[in-house]
Amino acid sequence: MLTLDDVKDILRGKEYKLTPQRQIIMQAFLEVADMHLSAEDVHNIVKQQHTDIGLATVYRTLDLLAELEVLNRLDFGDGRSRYELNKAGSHQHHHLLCLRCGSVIEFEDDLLDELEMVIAKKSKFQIVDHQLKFYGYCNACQEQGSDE
Amino acid sequence: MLTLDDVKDILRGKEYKLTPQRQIIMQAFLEVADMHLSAEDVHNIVKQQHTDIGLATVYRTLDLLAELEVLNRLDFGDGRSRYELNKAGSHQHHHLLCLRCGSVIEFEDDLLDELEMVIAKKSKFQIVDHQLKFYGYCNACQEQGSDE
DNA sequence: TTTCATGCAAAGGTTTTGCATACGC
DNA sequence: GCGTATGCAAAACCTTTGCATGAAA
Repeated sequence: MLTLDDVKDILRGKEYKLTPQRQIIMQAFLEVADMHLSAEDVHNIVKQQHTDIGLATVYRTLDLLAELEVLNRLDFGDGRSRYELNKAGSHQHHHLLCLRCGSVIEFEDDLLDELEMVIAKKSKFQIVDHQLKFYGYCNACQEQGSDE
Repeated sequence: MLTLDDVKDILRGKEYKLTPQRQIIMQAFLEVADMHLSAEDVHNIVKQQHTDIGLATVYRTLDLLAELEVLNRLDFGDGRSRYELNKAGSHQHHHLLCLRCGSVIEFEDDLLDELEMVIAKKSKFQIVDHQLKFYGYCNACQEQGSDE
């Protein structure tokens, strides 16, 4: 599991400066590990500790951390980027998006490895990453019926 | 394969009007069937036949045609929506996005059906759609080596 | 003639950028 | 002290919306 010290080492190793803003932003992700935070979400969280942090700094930091593969950039199709911790060593996971309540459920899975190999062979495409989203109805929303 | 007449019937059947703008936009997709067009792409194409067509009309028509499932709305992560013909009856396909040259390759596949069933069973999520993108390097870019 | 669609321009929302200042190293 | 990072505001970008006009049915 990734710690704040790991991130500090990563930043130092690449000659990036370890600013309080970067630390606080990183902490936000470590404390709400399972969330999918937008830039605005992050800004709202970190403003509590560092009142005058700029939204632009949040955007720049999220870009940087995604570049360093500390965070994953996600796109749930709601017009803004979202970010999650890139838990090194964990299994790959996909996202189930409920079309009714908007909840996002994570689903652990390795079955895509097989599909990647099939594609690589058939299409000669060298795959380095993928993103898979399922749209449907979560358990709770199915039970509520289709009205309302 | 979908024709312009099919689309006309679909529009009439739902009490939508068959305007020249809607026809011309639809024609653009029928003539460049394998492309993934953004709203601006479509606007540039249709302006040639109908010089004063507004960009807002293009957006509204693309929304409508996606709603009617005549088009699929795609998101390649480049900050704009893209659209393709929804070829009824064809196999589902996914997109391979080259990280170097930006080309988009389509890949036909049924293997995801199995994965959907596994997920439905494990998570009790009722899946109605999915989107799968692979990022990597296309054959041509692999051959060019990793420099430049 | 009634209703819906269009074009234009303005507004909306997210993200990026320019620049002077501040700060990590 | 040097060079990068920050905050602020403005700009950029895609998309949506309001409204008067125009056209389909």
